[in-house]
Amino acid sequence: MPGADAETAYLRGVPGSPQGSADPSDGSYPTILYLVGRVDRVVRRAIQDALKARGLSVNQYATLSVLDHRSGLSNAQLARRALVSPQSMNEVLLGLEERGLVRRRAHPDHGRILQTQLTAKGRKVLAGCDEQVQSVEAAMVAGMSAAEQQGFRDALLRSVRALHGGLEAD
Amino acid sequence: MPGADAETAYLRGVPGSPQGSADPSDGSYPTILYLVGRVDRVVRRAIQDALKARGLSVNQYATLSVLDHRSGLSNAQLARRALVSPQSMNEVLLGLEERGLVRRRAHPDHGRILQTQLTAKGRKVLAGCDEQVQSVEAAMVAGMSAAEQQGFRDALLRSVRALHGGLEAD
DNA sequence: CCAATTTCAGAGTAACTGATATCG
DNA sequence: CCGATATCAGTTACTCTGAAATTG
Repeated sequence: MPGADAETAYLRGVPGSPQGSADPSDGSYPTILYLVGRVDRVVRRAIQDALKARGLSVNQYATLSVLDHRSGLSNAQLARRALVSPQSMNEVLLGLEERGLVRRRAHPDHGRILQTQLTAKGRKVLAGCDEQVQSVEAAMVAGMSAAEQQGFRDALLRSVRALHGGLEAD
Repeated sequence: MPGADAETAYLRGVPGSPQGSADPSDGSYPTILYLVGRVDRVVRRAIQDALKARGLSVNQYATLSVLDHRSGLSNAQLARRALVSPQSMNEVLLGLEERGLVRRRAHPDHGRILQTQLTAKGRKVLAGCDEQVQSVEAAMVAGMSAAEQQGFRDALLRSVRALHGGLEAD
């Protein structure tokens, strides 16, 4: 297979100024943008497989995880945090509510708003998922020192802030 | 806005109460896995907006970009690279072919395989998109030193390799 | 016969926009 | 009336599984 060597070659950042089209960047092809997308795909797949046994989607798990740290958020708030439409988030919450993992109650001072909280069952399921997911993260950063991991985290955090106002908007 | 404070008051949700559930991890909530997903969402949104005027989806752009560096890949090869099914990639290629951005021709030594190449028009469109997309990357890493950017890139690359056992041999 | 590739057909998921109703 | 929220309805986009045909 003649393709194998060439494939890994440019992934390391072959200098070669390929194809007539103006080489945009500095010559190292896999741009950070490209790598972010690729890592996300691999991560999502890994999490999806780890969560398959418990019947939770990646979005459902992520929502449970957010609620565990910020209980009482409304559907609209959760949607903004996840950068999805309120309708999409509402679907996720309906699925979680059906399974008894979250509970939604009217805000005491604002009848229209529904505050979402984890149920005991939700916390229990989440704890089990966290174990699985953290093993994925552990595998991903296994070869990195503590300092490298912190640098990685910082870079990701700064990337979000640079492109999007901030992480804790709402 | 009179009463702005009152309005935003409930938006902050339940005040303190760091949730009864003991934080399972070390306390730094946004895990790297979580941040990767968040950065990807922000990036995809930014790229999507940047490409909207040219009528290309993120997947279509990514595929064009790969083909620019590795001309002549087959549909199956592209699918493995992008971690999607051959059917999904075929749809992307059909869209690109309809718009005259790529051309598919039978492999000289293997009649069944269709090799995909960028057309002149495809290269032109891609070049325009690259400009837009690179401005997104530039904005994202604006506050990082060259060394930090390289460290970021390395961390992403190592993450893919750790979880996926290397980048697609094909 | 077997393995890889391509592609047609159908299904499912997830996201969106639009519209409606409620509440402050 | 306006702004924010929630939600019903319809639609689009994406990805998958299954199956069939072709080629080496």
